Amino acid sequence: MKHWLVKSEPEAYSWTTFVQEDGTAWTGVRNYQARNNLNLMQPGDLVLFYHSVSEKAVVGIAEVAALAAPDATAETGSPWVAVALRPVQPLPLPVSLAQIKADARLSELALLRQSRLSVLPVRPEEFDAVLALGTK
DNA sequence: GCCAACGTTGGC
DNA sequence: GCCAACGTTGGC
Repeated sequence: MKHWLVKSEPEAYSWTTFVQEDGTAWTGVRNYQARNNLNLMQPGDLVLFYHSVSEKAVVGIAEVAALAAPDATAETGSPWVAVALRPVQPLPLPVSLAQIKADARLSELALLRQSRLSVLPVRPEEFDAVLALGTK
């Protein structure tokens, strides 16, 4: 199983909305590297849900519910894809970017290296470290 | 509000 | 094909 992190500005689409809707198609990704990551996702992969900009914290865990398929919000024939995500559980404690930066286990987290990429891979041990911080 | 990073666009 | 200009993202 692979692990991932997706970002969303909470003002645009929040974890709360995601839970209320019981999941969503993760549409709107318009970056090739992010798209390549979407294409690598398998149903059951676990995904950290990160609130960028105003909150800057991992707030919950989602899972991939369906393989990448053409993004319905993009033009027909475009290369853009979306996966279906559904909520698994909120983190009891949001894990802030500051905490992530302060943790030696997370020093190589892709989020820190490529802060602008919206769909990022996460190593299993990194996923576990974030989970530990969020449930302590 | 500013700025660094970085992707895209368009002129040459 | 190169690169300057420009737009967007996201942290500070």
